[in-house]
Amino acid sequence: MRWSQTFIPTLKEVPADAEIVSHQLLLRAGLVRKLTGGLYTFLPMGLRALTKVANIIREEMDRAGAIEVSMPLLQPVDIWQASGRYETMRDALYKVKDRAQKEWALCPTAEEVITTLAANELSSYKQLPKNFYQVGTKFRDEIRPRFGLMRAKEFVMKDAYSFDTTDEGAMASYRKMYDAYTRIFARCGLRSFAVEADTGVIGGNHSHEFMIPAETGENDVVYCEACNYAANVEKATSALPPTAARELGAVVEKFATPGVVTIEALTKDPYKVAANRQIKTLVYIADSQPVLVLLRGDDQLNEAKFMARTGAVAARPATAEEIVPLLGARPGSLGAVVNVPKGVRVLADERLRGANDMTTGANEDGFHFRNVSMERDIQVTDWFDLRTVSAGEPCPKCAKPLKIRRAIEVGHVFKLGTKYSEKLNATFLDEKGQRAPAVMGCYGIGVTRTLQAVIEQGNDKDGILWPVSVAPYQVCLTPLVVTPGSAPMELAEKLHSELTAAGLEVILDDRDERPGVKFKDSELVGFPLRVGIGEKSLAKGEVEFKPRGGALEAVKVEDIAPKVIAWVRGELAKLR
RNA sequence: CGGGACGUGGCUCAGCCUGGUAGAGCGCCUGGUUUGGGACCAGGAUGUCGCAGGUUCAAAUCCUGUCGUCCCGACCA
Repeated sequence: MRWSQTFIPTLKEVPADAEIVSHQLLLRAGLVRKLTGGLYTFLPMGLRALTKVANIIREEMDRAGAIEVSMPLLQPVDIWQASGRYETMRDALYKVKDRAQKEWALCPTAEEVITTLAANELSSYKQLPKNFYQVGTKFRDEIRPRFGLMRAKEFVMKDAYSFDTTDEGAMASYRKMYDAYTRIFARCGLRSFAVEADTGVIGGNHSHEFMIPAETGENDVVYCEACNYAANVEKATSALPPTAARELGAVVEKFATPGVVTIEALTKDPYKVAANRQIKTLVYIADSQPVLVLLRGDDQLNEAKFMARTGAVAARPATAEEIVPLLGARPGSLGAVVNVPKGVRVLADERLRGANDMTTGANEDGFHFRNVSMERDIQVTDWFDLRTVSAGEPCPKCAKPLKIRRAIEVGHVFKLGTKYSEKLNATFLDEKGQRAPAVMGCYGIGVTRTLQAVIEQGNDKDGILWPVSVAPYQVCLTPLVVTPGSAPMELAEKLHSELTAAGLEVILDDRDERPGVKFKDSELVGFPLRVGIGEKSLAKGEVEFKPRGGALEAVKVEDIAPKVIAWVRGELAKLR
């Protein structure tokens, strides 16, 4: 390919819209252009890199025994109603109406479609297991599109769905995908790691997310360097002991705390109640029902855990206007000792189990209770792990201190069980002629997000540092004189056909630009290898061999082609 | 949706506070000089200052509304 023939609109300045490096480079290197928030046009270089990622995924999915299909992007809403996700996906689901005012959904993911297919086509254990995958556009009505391709309204996803006859079979399918994912990200040149994850609205009971460590990531990951425990904060636990029991005061005692509405204020004079001796009482509205949540004063509620434990579809903190008629006091004086209306669930965090000598709100503005015992004085409906883990707490597996870091989620594997197969009738007949729902798994990779993660992880002050496996072109030939018939141009053209014939992907910068411009552009776009051909070095029978991010090397003209070929193949081999 | 910031040529921004009818750099076009790290000189094109109201003799500038973008939070590949 000739540079002048393709389209690589590079930008010298950082676009005002882009905050994080990968987003800036996506724009500056001419890989994509924004149509509007969350919607991007892929330009030739971006498309090539994206296709490379997609093809690596295809190869590994195929290797793992999955089979590629392509499902409709426009889906009937009735299957969404049948699965129950028409409700749970809610606003994230794009809906469109046709001329008859009938409603359709734009595919955000395809469990419903594939399960419908399975229901119709997979009827015998002899046909299982099967794992279907596709690579294609997905739509989500994101509340806030962000960071370029990282969180877009429309994005490319690889989604796969496995159907097994047994739970063990499903676990094996899961494991295969887990291993395939590990290979996929390694081949994309990414340092990735898997973490235990919350399953969210997709459902299921076993799940890992694949993470790329990056400060700009949207996830907090808790991990242990000693034993490899790693989990999304939404899921992470720690081995902190429950609150120590103390000698219990005689009875619950009410005391005045005028103006005290925070845990912090109660720790100060004249009260001096340590935060870890307070019970924090939160009121949430979960699926329209008020729920009290009790945590230790120094703990934070983990909303993901709250959602998971309660099975709520939607939850939010209650407003003061909702709380006052419910408990008789304003936030800051709430508690669960008295005045808890019948039927209102009281959820307590495990860390409060057995706690006594605690202080909590009296459900009366300006008053608190002391000498409170969880067991004796509070009617707890359910005990759950609801707190958010912080760095330094003991690892749940080996008790060494946990760490927390930010990361980008690029893939997610779920064991779904029979949630969808039951609702959408994806059953099969087993060896004994018994009908049973298929045991499913689903597996996603954000292809566009992975592409951006590659850039986020591989860049320097000059531009992108592509791994050869993902680079839009592997080699950039840079003749410094482009006059037809000139020695540099002739050699560049000869090398172009020679390298291309050897299966390499080569771009020839035939633009009549000054050397500085061509060098800067090739580094910005990030081609892994540049071969510089100038008249001076050519006079000595040499050309320049310059790996991106590496040192420049003078190479004899007759040696350059084999050297380039060997280099590219060598780099590629490292990523297998 | 809540909180914050910002909308001025293709891009990055100044001008706004203190109203007087729009500027710079980059990019683009023409000619010339250059030619190993984002060249130089000369000339040129490109703006209903996001949009709609209002105040005023006069609005990019002040006021109101609205739309859009970006950042923080809820959502997720």
